[in-house]
Amino acid sequence: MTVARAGGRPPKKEAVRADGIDRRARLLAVAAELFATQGYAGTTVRDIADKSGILPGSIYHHFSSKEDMLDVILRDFLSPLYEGFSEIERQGDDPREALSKLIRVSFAWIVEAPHAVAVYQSESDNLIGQEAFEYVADYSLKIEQIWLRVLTAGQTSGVFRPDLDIKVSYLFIRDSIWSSVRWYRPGGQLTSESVAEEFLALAFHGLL
Amino acid sequence: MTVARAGGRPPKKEAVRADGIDRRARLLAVAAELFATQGYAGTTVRDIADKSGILPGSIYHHFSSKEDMLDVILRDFLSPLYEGFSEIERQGDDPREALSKLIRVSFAWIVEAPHAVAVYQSESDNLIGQEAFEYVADYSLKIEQIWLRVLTAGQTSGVFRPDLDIKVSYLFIRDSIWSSVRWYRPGGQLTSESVAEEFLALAFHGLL
Amino acid sequence: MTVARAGGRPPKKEAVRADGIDRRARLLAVAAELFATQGYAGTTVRDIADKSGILPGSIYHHFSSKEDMLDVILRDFLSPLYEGFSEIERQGDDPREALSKLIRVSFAWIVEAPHAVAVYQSESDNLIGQEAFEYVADYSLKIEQIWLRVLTAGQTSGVFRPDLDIKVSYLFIRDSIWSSVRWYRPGGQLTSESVAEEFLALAFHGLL
Amino acid sequence: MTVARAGGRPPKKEAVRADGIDRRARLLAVAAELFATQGYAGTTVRDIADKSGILPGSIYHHFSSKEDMLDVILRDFLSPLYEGFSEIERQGDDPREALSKLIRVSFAWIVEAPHAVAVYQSESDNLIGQEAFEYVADYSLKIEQIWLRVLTAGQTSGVFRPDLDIKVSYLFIRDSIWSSVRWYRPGGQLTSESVAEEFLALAFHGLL
DNA sequence: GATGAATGAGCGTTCATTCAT
DNA sequence: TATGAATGAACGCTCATTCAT
Repeated sequence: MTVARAGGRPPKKEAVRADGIDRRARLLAVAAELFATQGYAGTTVRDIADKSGILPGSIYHHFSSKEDMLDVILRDFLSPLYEGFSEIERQGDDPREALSKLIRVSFAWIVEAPHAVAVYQSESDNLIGQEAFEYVADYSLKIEQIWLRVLTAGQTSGVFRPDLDIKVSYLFIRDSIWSSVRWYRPGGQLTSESVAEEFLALAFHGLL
Repeated sequence: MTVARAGGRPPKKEAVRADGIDRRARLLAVAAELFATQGYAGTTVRDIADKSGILPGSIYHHFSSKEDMLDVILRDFLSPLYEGFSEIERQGDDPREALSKLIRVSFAWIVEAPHAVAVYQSESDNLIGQEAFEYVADYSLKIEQIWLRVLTAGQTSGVFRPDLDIKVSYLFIRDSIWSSVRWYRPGGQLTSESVAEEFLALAFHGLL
Repeated sequence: MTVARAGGRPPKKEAVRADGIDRRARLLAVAAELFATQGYAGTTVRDIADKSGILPGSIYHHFSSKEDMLDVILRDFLSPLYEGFSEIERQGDDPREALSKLIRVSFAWIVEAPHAVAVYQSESDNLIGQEAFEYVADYSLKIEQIWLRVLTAGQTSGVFRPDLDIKVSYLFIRDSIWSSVRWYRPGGQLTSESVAEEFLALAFHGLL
Repeated sequence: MTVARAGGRPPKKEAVRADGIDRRARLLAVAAELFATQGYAGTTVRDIADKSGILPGSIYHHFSSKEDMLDVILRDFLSPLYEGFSEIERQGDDPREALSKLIRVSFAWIVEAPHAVAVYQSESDNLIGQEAFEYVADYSLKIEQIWLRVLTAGQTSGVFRPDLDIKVSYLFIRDSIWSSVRWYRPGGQLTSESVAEEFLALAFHGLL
């Protein structure tokens, strides 16, 4: 792309493919942003095409359907998210450190892929029961199991308070973190890290 | 309705009006449920009509538009919600007690009007910038100010930890609570009160 | 209506019928005005009801349909219009005088029943071919025949110019007159009579 | 269209664009005809689509709304109409000749674009007050001013009778001419020119 | 007579998607 | 790949009309 092509030769296959990948990635980014801000049902294929500078029909050269775009957005988010959480668990830190890592990684994702996070948070409920999106619930469950194992270990080892309902605590913590995608804006006074630390302080020690 | 009508006399105007109010209320309940579960954009007027056993056109005798239904649902929720929070603040309890009350009342609303809560949570972002729904942001702000005053008072009086960012803490707490509408099911093992107590324990004392 | 009714007795049948006739007449007047200004297709039964201070359903106690209202408006206009023209022809004036009378009566109708004139002018074309409105074309034809007889007699007797196409002249004159309902406003500087005289001057002597 | 394409080559972009323009033009022609015969309010988008052999939704690839079609029809008619009248005034003929030209051009338009004329005549009253159609009244006014200037000049120079009210005479003449679109059928015994001459004779010299 | 809720057909319009070019 | 025209289903909504009260 930055290398001059001499003699007006037609673009190489390499370049074409790069363009194609770019176009596809750009379409996904636009779709994710619109799905995140207007909702999936509230976003039209024309919206995506307009914002991408192409015509609606052209989108179907890259994706088989609007639903397909949602599918790719969710897979591209959930797969590395799960892998990241798995990797943390595999590292075998003590529960307090493991939980801190899970939380910090979550906040990192909110900065890294805010639109995907927002789409996941807003739409995953609506997708329950749709065969093509079963994997969303599967990932959610496997992620939940990782967190629950860490929390349980912490309670067993006595580092977390014994009187808390682990499952309920997890749900409160999970929603607290992911919901912050709706109000956290990078570039403001709060860095992603400081939000994570703020949350850790609150979650570990409470208000009192 | 519970009083027997002697002699088979036709229902009085009272009864007719009750029917009308009932129908309207039933339509609102159906709409709220569908908006909550499928999203506002994902719900069609036909969906509401079908589930209510009438024809789509008949809805327009009771509401001027689909948007009007959303409007009524949100107003009917936000107005008493705000009033309830205001009343708590007016009672002048110490900050810890006041916050406990705010939290317990919030969880009570989730049981009382889960669909309205879910609609408020899911749709209020999309409504920003729509003149007809400015009041939603207004109420949200006024509610936020009540919570922030209580939290600030608690920090000033030394009962809440001084190192927390009040605004950020509020946002975490708020989202934690309202998001539970997505997973809490009354009638299960957890009563509404026990969820509130669980949350209070977590929020006040933390995991450690 | 102005006579006090003693003892709270219910209104007599006479009064009731008068009310009924009034209501019907008022509905017709409102309908005619709306049909004239918005067109028949562009006027809703609700428009008529709103402007009459009743509910749409109540109109059907007085008229069997919206079309029925149009029917009554046109009949109430066309029948006396035709009778008036017939009477003029029957008077046996010389053609110039007869034509003057036809023209003056036409302008009188525009003041007397401007809405009916406008409805007749705007809608009669659309009604061609509708069995229920055949009488409109019938009246139009019979009226045309009266005018043509007068014009032909005038040409035969030498008072009207021999080189004019009688039929075409009639159509020009007819449309000129009836169209003035769209711009003539009684109460302004021009009286109905002066418009008629202006037209007579133009039609009889021309611009030159 | 008249040039043979050798070798069965597929149509070039030129042809595609021509198709597009054709389709749009054909839709406009159909819409104008239906608006003229059934009225704008009395014509459905489905009517236009049916008569054009396409589906209702396809119309929206060419026009943004039904109202847009009316807008294009009126603009495409009024703009050249006004330009034609302007050009006549610019030629600086004596008033009698100028008026003759205005009248002859008007009748030519009735043959050239009868549907647009009929739509203009029937609907322009209903459009008053609609911001998007202000230009219709603007054009009408500017056209009226041209005619009034010619008539006034004729009266000043003594060629037109001094006792006529110029404005009223204009309105009678205008409506006479445009209304003929409702009855004049080209291809019959009367040519467009002969109708114009008939009208000129009547308007200039009168019946007597 | 009037009401108000309901009907069922149809309105203008939008949508995701297809496909010849 | 991109285009632009088309599709067919569905959308939110309006309409004339009905009818029990």
